[in-house]
Amino acid sequence: MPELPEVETTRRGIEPHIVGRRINRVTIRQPRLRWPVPPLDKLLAGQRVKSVSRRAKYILIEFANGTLIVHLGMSGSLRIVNTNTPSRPHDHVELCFGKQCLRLHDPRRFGAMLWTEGDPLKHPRLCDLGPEPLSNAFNGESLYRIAKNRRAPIKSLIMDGKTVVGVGNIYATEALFAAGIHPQRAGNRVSLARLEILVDEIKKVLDHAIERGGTTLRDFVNETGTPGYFAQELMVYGRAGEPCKLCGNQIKTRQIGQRASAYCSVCQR
DNA sequence: AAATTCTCCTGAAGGC
DNA sequence: TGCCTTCAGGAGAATT
Repeated sequence: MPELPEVETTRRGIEPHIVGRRINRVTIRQPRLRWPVPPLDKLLAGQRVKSVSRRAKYILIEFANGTLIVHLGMSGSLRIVNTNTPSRPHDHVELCFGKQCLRLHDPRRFGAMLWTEGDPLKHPRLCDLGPEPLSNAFNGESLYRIAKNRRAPIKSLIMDGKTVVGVGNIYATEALFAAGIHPQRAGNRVSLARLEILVDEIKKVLDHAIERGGTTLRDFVNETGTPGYFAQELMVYGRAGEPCKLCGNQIKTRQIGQRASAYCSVCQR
């Protein structure tokens, strides 16, 4: 599932192929995504892409008359393909620029395409989001200010977009392991010093995955793509029942906030 | 206000 | 081999 590193890698991958280019056709095969897809064929006719940016896991494609906001949900992907490439099932929307198209493929349709004519950062979906995880605005003290008054599990807090954006289940799980913090520990029972370590580990794991994405997802033209992380690098995520790579104890799993959460009860307290 | 539960959807995995 | 059931998962919405 696309987490922030995959979204950033996607943004970097498509940007050079579409910035400055003019749309000559839009095809909507399936308008029923998370929310109905707006009439992009009319909105984008003849429009030129001004920029491709990102906020949280949203990709923002800017035009002179507004901004297309794209979210990949958990099974979505954007690819640059030749116009004559046959569409596959679940290729829901495509923006064509002459001989090339930007295609949204999303089997589970948890993704979204939204349109706004104002400042995209003021859009209802974006205006209440917390800080970017890799920015200085997200630090030990900012996390402490939130966590110190909350009894919810620390894992739920760091996965809450109002605390910090872009930390999905995989990276939350891995960062908590790296920081030695039990995912279910109440927010108000984690010291500032430990939160500083946690923030550090979150940034590290995201940075590393973006770096990976840059090398493994380099080609966005006619490529299937690989995720920004590798199964053999995961310390705990998806390893329930297997031995901890640090202490050998069996990795456990439980539901925290409706999400599978793997952890080592020896290494994480 | 905070915490919890529900919801969308389909591919993959497990059971028999 | 194949059919049927179960379930994960991002994040907004609804509910407690």
